[in-house]
Amino acid sequence: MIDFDKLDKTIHEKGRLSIMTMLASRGEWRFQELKDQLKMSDGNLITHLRSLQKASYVSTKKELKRRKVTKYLLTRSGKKAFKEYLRLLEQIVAQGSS
Amino acid sequence: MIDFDKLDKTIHEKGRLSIMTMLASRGEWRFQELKDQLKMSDGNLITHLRSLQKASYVSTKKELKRRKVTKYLLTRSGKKAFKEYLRLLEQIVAQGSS
DNA sequence: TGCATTAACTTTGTGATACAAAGTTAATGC
DNA sequence: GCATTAACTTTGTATCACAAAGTTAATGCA
Repeated sequence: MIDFDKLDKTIHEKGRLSIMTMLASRGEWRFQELKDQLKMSDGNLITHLRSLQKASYVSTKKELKRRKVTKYLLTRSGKKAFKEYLRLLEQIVAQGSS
Repeated sequence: MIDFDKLDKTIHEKGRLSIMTMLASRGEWRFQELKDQLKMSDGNLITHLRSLQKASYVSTKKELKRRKVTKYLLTRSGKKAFKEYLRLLEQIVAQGSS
């Protein structure tokens, strides 16, 4: 039996899962890009980003070009946690379709 | 980009996902079996089962053998919804590990 | 210089829901 | 008849998603 308790709750929420998947598929994303792609409100997006940061899964790079810009990216442990999360998804897929 | 909005919320919750996975892997499970395997409280388990039933994903068979026994199983649309859910998980896994 | 605009927030409120604990019902077996 | 068990229901709490509106600080233009 799969140990569902190991499904990382921080990642498992739909909104954060979508953020993590985006960050995993490409290095850096700006706040606006994430917002546009995911069609989340500012408040919702920043809250999810904050909880991912709190878990040390996501870090930021601030740039001051023309406009203030914040880029978000996965940390090393964020990548690791996501990888482990995917590993469990694979198990679920494998078991579910048996 | 994966459409995360299509991730069925009824299934996506950890507790219910574990129930659905069990039911998908074997036809019928008794309340007690589910409870033992998943280590949920009565109240928690029945609540999740109720919301799965409300979504028409799960149905029951009542038996009156020695003791009152209720068996839970996936409905046709439950199987379909779960399959679709797994399909999306696969996409996430594929995209996430790229 | 000041006003509009934009990015990236923060604050606040609401509603949903996970979850546990304790109580209920109805059947069985001694 | 009394303890036990399965399968619930009820109730309360605490968490959390989410949206809406307000805030701050920087830029660009008139």
